[in-house]
Amino acid sequence: MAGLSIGELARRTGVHIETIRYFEKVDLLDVPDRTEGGHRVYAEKHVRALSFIKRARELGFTPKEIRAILGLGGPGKACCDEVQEIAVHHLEQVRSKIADLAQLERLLASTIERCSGGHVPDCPVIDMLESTPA
Amino acid sequence: MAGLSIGELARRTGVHIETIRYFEKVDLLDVPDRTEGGHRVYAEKHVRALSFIKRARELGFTPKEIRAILGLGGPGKACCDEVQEIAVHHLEQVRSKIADLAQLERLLASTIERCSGGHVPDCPVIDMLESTPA
DNA sequence: TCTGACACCTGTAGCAGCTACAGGATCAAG
DNA sequence: CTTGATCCTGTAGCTGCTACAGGTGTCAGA
Repeated sequence: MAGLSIGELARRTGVHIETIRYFEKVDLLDVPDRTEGGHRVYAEKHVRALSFIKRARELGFTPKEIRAILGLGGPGKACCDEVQEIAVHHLEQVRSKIADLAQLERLLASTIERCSGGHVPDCPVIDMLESTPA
Repeated sequence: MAGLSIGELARRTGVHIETIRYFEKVDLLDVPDRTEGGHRVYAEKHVRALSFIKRARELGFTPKEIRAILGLGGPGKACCDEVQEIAVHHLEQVRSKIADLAQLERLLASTIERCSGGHVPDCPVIDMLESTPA
């Protein structure tokens, strides 16, 4: 129980080996110990950190945001105003994206509805694409 | 009125010069005529096509989808079942993305709400990030 | 102890979809 | 004819990985 190889870490967390090495390179993941031969040896904290990173990525946090959160003490340490701030900012972006997509959804749906679907020279979809944005 | 330079086309459409050349390279935009010295000379059809491409990109159509639509005759030609099909497929993707984001929005919002905001060791945001996904 | 299979190492190149140079040629106005 | 803006090609950069190539390390069985 002296530590995990990169392959075991990958299997445990579901993160590709190359991606783990990439995270290390871009300073998202702490550098692990090495064997005499140079193989990486990971501890439990790496499993936690990597799971944290993975989860945050799934939730759409950018690497920059993740680094910011990790830099504030990382998982399991302390909650600060800054963590909340990042999350709030992220939430705002999510909401704005939802609004954009909802508008697009309405435009697309109403356009398609008007579509006859045959081989006619008048196409609402094409019209929509040719018209200038609102 | 013999044609536009790439710079004029860029100004008219609001698309960067480099991006115009890039669109040409990846076969989104027809190759234009050239002057004797090798400068590109664009016609009105390029203005229409480029505006079309720009608009479609703004609406979130992928280059692949745009190519597919343009390949079907392009703007101002004919509407086909295929155009509708592409639009419907795109709409489905938009809706699925909205659903994903809405779920994330709820999770983020409810998490942040529980946040005290102080320097306390218990942080709902961190907890959320550490917990395994649903 | 040796061997073979596997895991691991570094480094580099690729993907999309642009953007941004460098270094040189061309164009249009004065 | 000169000047300065514009244009040309080609290459490298960006993000967030992914996928090699070609070379070691590790470890179990014989």
